[in-house]
Amino acid sequence: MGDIENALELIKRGADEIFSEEELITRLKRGKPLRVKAGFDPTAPDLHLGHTVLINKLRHFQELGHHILFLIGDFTGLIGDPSGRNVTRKPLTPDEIKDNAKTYEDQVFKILDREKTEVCFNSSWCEDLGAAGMISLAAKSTVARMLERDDFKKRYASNQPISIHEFLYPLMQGYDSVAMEADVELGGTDQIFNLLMGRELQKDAGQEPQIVLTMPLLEGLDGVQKMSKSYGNYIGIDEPPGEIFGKLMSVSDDLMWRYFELLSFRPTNEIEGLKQSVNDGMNPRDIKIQLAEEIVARFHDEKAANNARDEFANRFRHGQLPEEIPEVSVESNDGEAALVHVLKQAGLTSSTSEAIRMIKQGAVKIDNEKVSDKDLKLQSGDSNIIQVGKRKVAKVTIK
RNA sequence: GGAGGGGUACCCAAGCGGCCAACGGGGGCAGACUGUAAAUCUGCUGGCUAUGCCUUCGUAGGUUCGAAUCCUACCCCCUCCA
Repeated sequence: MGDIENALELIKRGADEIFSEEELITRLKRGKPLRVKAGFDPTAPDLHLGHTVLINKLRHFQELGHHILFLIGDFTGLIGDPSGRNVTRKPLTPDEIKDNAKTYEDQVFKILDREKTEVCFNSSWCEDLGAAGMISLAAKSTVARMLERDDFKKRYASNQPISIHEFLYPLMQGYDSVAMEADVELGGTDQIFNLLMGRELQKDAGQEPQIVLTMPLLEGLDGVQKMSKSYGNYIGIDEPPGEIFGKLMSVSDDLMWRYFELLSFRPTNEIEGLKQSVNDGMNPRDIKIQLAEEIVARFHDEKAANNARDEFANRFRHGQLPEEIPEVSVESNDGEAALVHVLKQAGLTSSTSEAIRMIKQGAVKIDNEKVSDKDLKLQSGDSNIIQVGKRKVAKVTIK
């Protein structure tokens, strides 16, 4: 009995809702490992911290000895999940899906135990379904039901197009649960409709309906929209240590606590302790550093985390240059090269027009001296540290 | 199938013959302030061999000295009717 209480506490940590907790308890009591499903569409070639909220939860189940089914939606990726979208998703090409799926598989095992995880691809049963199967699946729901969904309702109300195939997505996701005989399915709060569809279809297929557990959506770096590749507000788990560290440090103090709640493996009471110390006057920055270290260490290692921390302090707190500065050489023209062209060729700006703008705005420094002359020429043989803004630096040699 | 409305830059959205590389907002970038915080303020936000030139307002043509703006055809979206 105590075991189940402990298990439940871990399962519920950070969770948004469970449909329903009673059913979950009943099933836990049977003592059989549960089949726990979470699906990911290979829409982006790499995972970001937002995805890991769900994967962390899978890990919890894994720690409790349950059977993890990591589903890669290579078939549903062809449809594109309409959840929370106000426009139709661009469908992926089969090649993109294949590439993305591969990277997913590699990255997810930074959190999950590879030995204890079953990776599934929904194309393996969806393709067998065929047109006839699709139609009978489509018959199991109604247009009115679909239009109850907030995202569809909004699009419909604001005269935005909704394609028929978008209606198929929740059905396919539900069908996955049937095919996989899932006991539990995890998803973001925006997935509720899709997740519940699984219950409907399982009941229809004579299975015991899955328990649905939703996790909150992690806000992205902007603190407003959910973390997503398409919004460009994400931290990829494959990014270099310095990037992950820096991005986490740029998060607002409020958002930091959200990240602690959903990303940290620290026990809840420890996090409460950190909050208390900020209330007692500790600089929130120093707490944020601890979070950044934990996350970097998870996806790289302890050493990388320490390096990232030191580098960060030197570079931004003490205004030093980064330890490793990329070296670039640029061809001169008759012994000289215009700075604006050098900036572009060195990749410090994306165009010469942008280079002119940056100089005008005082963002460009050569050997730590601000440049204000946009017509400045560099001489052949010059070798200088050139900075554009705070983040872009290169050692540029003029040939 | 019929009638009407609409497609403008990363997103939203003005413009409806020259003053339009295109108002405004969002986002992004840069500067100031800082903790690379956040918030705030300021500026910028098509490209180039650069005081000029080239490309861009769904697509392709046409009218005009001149078109995002007018005309024609086509493509796409929405609404109402069937």
